[in-house]
Amino acid sequence: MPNHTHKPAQISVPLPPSKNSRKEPNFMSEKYREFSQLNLPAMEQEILAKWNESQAFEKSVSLREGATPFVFYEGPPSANGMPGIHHVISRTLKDMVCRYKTMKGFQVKRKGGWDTHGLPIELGVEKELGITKEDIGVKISVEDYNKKCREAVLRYKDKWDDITKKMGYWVDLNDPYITFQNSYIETLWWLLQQLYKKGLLYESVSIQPYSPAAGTGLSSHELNQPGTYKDVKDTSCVAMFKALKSDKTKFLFDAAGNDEVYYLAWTTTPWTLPSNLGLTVGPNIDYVLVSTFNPYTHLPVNVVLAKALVGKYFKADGENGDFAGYSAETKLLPWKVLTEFKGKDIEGVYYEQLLPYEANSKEAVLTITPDADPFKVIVGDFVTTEDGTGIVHTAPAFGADDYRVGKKNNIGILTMVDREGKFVDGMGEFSRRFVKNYKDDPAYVDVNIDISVKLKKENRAFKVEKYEHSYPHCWRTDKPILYYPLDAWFIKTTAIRDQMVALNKTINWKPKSTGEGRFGNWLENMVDWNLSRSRFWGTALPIWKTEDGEVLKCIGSMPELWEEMAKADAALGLTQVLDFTAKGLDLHKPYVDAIVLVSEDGKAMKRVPDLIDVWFDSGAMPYAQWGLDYDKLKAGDPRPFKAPFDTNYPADFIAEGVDQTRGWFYTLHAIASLVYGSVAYKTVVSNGLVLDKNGNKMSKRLGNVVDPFKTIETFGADATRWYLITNASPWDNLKFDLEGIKEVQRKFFGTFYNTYQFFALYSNVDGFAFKEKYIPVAERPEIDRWVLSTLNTVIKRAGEYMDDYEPTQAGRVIEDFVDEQLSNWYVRLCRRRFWKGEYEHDKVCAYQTLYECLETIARLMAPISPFFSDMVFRNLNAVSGRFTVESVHHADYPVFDSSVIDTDLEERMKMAQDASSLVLSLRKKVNIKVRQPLQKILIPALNQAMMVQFDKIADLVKAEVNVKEIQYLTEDNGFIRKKIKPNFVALGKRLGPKMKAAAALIGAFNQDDISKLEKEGSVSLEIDSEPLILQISDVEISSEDIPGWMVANKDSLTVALDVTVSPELEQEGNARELVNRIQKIRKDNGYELTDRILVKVSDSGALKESIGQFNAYICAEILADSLEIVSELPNGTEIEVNDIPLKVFVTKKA
RNA sequence: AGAUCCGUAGCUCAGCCUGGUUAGAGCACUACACUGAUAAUGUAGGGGUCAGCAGUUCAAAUCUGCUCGGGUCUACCA
Repeated sequence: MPNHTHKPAQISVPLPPSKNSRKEPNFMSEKYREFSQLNLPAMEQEILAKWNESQAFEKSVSLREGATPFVFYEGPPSANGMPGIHHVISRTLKDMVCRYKTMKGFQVKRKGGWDTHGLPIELGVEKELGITKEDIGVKISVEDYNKKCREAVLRYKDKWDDITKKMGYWVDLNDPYITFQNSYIETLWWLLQQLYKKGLLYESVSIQPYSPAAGTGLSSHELNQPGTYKDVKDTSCVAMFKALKSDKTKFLFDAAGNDEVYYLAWTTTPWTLPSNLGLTVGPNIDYVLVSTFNPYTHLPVNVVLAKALVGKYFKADGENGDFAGYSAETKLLPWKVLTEFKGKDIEGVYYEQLLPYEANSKEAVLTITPDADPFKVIVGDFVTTEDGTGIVHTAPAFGADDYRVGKKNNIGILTMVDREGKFVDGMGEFSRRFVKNYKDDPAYVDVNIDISVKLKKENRAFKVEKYEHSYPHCWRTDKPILYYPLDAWFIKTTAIRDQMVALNKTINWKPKSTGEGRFGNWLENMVDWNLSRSRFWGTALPIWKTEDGEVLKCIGSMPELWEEMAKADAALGLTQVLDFTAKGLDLHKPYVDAIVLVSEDGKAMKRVPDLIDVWFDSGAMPYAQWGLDYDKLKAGDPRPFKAPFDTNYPADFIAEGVDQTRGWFYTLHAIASLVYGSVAYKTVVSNGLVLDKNGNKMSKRLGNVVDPFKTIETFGADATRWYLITNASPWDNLKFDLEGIKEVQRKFFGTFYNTYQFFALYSNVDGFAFKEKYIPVAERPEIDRWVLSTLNTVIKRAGEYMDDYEPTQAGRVIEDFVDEQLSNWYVRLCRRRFWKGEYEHDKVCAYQTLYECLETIARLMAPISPFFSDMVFRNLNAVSGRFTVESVHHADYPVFDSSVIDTDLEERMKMAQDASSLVLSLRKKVNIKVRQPLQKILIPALNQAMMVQFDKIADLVKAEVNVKEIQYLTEDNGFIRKKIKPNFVALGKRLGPKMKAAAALIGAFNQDDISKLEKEGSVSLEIDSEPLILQISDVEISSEDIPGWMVANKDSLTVALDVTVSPELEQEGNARELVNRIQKIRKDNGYELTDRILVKVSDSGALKESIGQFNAYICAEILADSLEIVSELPNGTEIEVNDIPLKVFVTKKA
């Protein structure tokens, strides 16, 4: 966050330890709360109630009043559908970042919002009413229809509010922005007016997907409904366009011996051929003129096509074949290349129209586009040599590329097909025939075949075949769509493409590749934004036009509209309703359509009927969520939005799914760039999809959707959130598996819970409330210093990861600490410290250390799992009162203390862990249980430093693995045998190709060579008669196995274990075993931890000595006041100690 | 078709940026152990041609290219 070089508000530093004068907050309690079991969902309910009571969310914002804002924008969901699990992941991300930044001292306001316009809502209403688009305004009035839509948009708002609450998403839903509100729409109008004034809003014909069967244009959204693209077989045709001779084409005719020359062009839609007006070639593509025969008419022909595609039409064997002997029966077509040239060489040359009729004559073209210059060869960059012939048949009306290149080259436009999908009159035998079977006519004859046959007969087809490709179909009628020219309003985004690209480079994308790749490429290839939608429920385009289309007005606010209406009333003698809002009307259809304005010269103006793309709604939320400020507007403020806007723009952070890359991320970026030349957001996290556990997309159809309510009710929001965050990076697709949540619940929350329970249990016994002075870390035992060092390393790393928007890494660091370090090492090793001995220095150290770990972990994990962390924090703080704030979410994020981090200590503890694990594995191999003490282990000490390090943790290891002593093997005592291995990283860089020889040489070192190297620090060798000075750092030295010992090793650490059990050791083992049995009896009898007992044991020869010798030890362990051996014990419990049967009798001391 | 992400143990993922010689965790499975955190824990074991092919290199899970498979977005373009 380079932009935040400020001082965060410090409001929640721990209080100075114990002062009697301190006033205790009302949440204080005597004892740490203990639980009977871990029930996350129930616990969350409880915390939710607390949050609710104390307005915890509101407080988390108000407590940071005056701090630097961290600006977050909520992408508005549509409450028209049920929330799904994929919403939970992006909202977890959003919530986590906002909570984290709050804990970091920023003030993070989160205004919620609802997306309320658009096709999905309309389609839902249509379905509900059982009508289609055509019925609107006929069977139901537009007014009633829109009323229905308005009711439908917030249909599932309750469900959304519910999931928001239950998942712990803190967002302000009391005052959300709603896109259908007048003030919201008004702001959009103002923005559109800005664009209009800049000349960036224009009307034009565009080629759009159109469904003749349904008689309507289709939005890209509709085109992306599942199943719209189908593989179909269409008749494709390579047509022959006859070249006309001119100065520029003379070389072709010369090469062809003045015979006819044809340009070959391929199409999968022969019905577009009558609308052909040009042929597009690639300027730098190589073309050839080939002499051959027409395979249908067998007439000799000369054809032009891309050189790269010759092989597609001609067999290599036929090159320079037998022209003279060619007949209709000849299978192999002879051919030869006459000449070769570039596409640009024939730019602008004319050809003969392929299928001339009355309706598509040149005169007809000139009537539509008076100065058009059709039937010529033009160049275009989009031409490839992957399909077809490298020459593109260009019918501007039926393809977006065609339209663009056609317009640029002024070849006119012909639309020989009407909106029902049939040929217009004046098309000879094809007039009024449907270009595809739109009417389910069983007698339908494919007009594409007829056109192809006609071309074949006329020597104008070179190849006709079925071609399989995927083609879009209307999702409603299942009929193929066609691309058709329709009027539409556009935003000229292409005018500021460079700026948008440059601004994008300043945005921090997570992951980076989405910003550079998917989004970056999209910007590079951007086309103008088609705003028009011919629907009913949406933001109306605020443009009024005179009947003749000469004068236009773009309205930018409600006051402006009232003013213009008043003018019109005066000029035209109307009585329009001026104040909509007072009369309960709104800025939707049909009301806005009824408004008449007036031009300067007194002509009536009506609104153009278009609505705008809903994506404009959401992209404009940075401005429209606040609405227009009329005072600022009057004063001509370039940013006339209500107050919080100034400190809330642009956003520091937004997050949504990758599917929004070309959606919300784009429209936010486009509008900010267009209107203010600014970014709308500084950091954007695009999370991946949530798939089912098999990697399939979740869909209602497949029935594999995960119900977020059920998930949270069953496993808890925290476990779900933790799983979502730590399982995979947010931008990777997530294979959602409930088993994964269970694992998180057990492994992470279960472990943390156990650790807390352990702490609470003993603290409550000892009355630890952190009232003692904070013991300086340096004065605590090694293991305490170690766990605090590790904790601070974790704080450091977790914070860095969070700052870098890498929550997965942060979560894993925390998880690993809780499980591996805190629970399975610190607590395990320190258990005795909590229940043995008096309440003095060492015990207080242990309590303070464990307390600090728990409290810190709670704060570290709070952004990810807000409930459990708050529960732990509150329970700890209730007794200690270290924080004045009541919730973890009002506390500060932990800050690491580098003075506590001791890397040497962490390293040697790692060594202790490894050594213990090795010894335990050795014990396992020879089947000697840990309770049986063993005499010693041997550690080969490779050098003095290692010995010093190990010595400091020797006691820990001894206790952990139950051995009496550790002995080091050094060169001095002659036991150690070392082995040597080259350090490939260091040596490889220096030696390169000689590495292999060096490895062989080093491998051949004997003990003397190794000790010489160690003693002198380097030795000189010779490789390929070149000298090499081998440094000690160029090799890795470890110890070899020790003959006659049980040995295990890991990396450079080797451990040997003395497995002889002497009689003394065996007795001690027996004593320990007895302790274990009696402890079990204590527990079975249900004694309290602190109960004292009396023990009698039946006389057993085998154990007598052991009991005698270790009597004091045993009594201390089992809290017994006496341990007696008696000869008769009729009521005793029968037990076995290492296969020795005996009876014991345990009673509680009164 | 283009862009992009992904492919490592039965499953979920590290490691890849910055190449280095036994490829790691966790879950699951099996066996054993531990036992005043106990519906917890430890140890061990099996299980991998690191999707495939080719290249660069002394050395490739790691870098490059291609192929295959999966996801998403964009497009459907003759």
